[in-house]
Amino acid sequence: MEYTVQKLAQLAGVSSRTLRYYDEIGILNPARINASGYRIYGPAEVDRLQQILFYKELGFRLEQIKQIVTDPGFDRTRALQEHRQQLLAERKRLDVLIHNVEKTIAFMEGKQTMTDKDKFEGFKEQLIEENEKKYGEEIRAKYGDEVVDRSNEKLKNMTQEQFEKFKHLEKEIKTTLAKAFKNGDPASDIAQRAAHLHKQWLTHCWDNYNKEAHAGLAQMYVDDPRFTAYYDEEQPGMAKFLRDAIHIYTGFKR
Amino acid sequence: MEYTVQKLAQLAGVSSRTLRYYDEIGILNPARINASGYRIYGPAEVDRLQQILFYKELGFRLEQIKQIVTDPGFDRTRALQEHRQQLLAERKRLDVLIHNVEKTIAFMEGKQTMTDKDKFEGFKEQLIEENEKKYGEEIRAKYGDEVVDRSNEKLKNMTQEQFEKFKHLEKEIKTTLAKAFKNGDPASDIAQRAAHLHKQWLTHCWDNYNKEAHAGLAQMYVDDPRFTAYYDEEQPGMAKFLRDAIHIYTGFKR
DNA sequence: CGTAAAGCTTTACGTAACGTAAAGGTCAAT
DNA sequence: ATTGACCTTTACGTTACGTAAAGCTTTACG
Repeated sequence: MEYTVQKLAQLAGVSSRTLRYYDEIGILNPARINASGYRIYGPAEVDRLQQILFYKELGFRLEQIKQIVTDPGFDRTRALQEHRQQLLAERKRLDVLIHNVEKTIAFMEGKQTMTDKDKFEGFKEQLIEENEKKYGEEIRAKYGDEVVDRSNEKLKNMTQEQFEKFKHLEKEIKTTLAKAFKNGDPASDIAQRAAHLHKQWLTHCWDNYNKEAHAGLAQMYVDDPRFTAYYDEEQPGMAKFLRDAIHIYTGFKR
Repeated sequence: MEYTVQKLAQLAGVSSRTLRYYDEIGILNPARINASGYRIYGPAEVDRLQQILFYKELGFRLEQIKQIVTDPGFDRTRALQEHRQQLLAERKRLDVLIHNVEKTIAFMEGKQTMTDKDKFEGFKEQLIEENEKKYGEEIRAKYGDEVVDRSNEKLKNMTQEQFEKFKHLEKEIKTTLAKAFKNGDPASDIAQRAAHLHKQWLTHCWDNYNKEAHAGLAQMYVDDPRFTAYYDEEQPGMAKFLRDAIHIYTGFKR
């Protein structure tokens, strides 16, 4: 059986360019060249191509394969052993690369969480600063420096998780309060739940919670316009409503 | 601090060609070009080169590195992750290659031992054939077909190890016999040891050894010129000497 | 039988990241 | 002024083909 380039290429699953290249580098010459200059391959060439492709699949370079398939006295087993060593060395190199890449990734992620932490610390400090600016004077006058400093200290020592819960509580209080405000009853279940949430929120700031102080704080929300503004932001009257709810919740009235 | 190509190259441990190439592909352009057309690098370029080399050591291609170092908004962590995936894929490919190479080696070594086995079988058959040609007629006449066929059968069934021991014994008999022949006494210890070795050798051919047959065989070594030739090869008179030794060893005389 | 499509040829550029020349200008020192 | 070290640009070689161009041959079809 005889084949032209294309036929042999299809038979072996390679491109015709590949066969011409193999002819060029002398690893697989056609059996003969016909009158029109076409390359004609015979069964011996098919066999040799099979061998070439076999060694190529094992990752050999063509120059090596050339020696293997042209010199019948070539020590194939030794070539395979050496090739194996090369592959092992290459894999070792890859392992080192992978290890280093992973170390770098870990390092960068470390940096990332570090900056995240920094950001988080920044948030807390910013919050404290804002609080001081907005309510500091009034609050310090009312509760004394120690209480306020302790509260700020507690905030600073919060973990990210605690801090997030804290901020989440703030939101929950506002939404719950808004819902409760609609039916207008500070003694309703939902208003009382808002008061309860507010208590939980407070424990994030206060070392020791007591109902009296809670009720006092609620009163201040109404007395001090800055606090009133915070709760009345969405709906006017909310600060008063919260105070009433908390007074019912605590059983104290001042 | 400013550097020319060579200086920066030495500083960073790369070749000046590399720096020119990096300039060419736009990954690291010099800070300025002086009046003579020399590339002049500044500290910023040193930093960038460090970065380039860092990513190069992780196995990145220059095109990738170019993006990483030129675009400050580039997601390095993602690039590293993707790079890691590529490296892992490459290692997997290598693992397959290594596995296939090892399978091929095992297969070839299997073939090798197979051909070794074939060779070995060939040796045995050759030996039997030679024996038949040299001594067949005489022996079959004397001992009968059955005995000879059984002997050949026994030889064919030998393992390689047994066969090698068998051939080794042949040599040992000859050398021991040669030594014994020097002092000329077939009753001497060493001559008797030769006779004993000969008995062992015989048991490789005979199903059941007996002293009478052994003595008879010894006599034949002298009677038949072909056997005589084998033992007299080194020293004339050796066949007779062996016969005498065996006759003493067995206590039989025919 | 003419023509178009398919197949063949050679030549040659592109790939990745430089190494290695060659030919020629510049700088510092002798 | 010369020499040697250093600089420049240009360009080829490396691997195993892919891709394209320009041109010839074979095959198929109307």
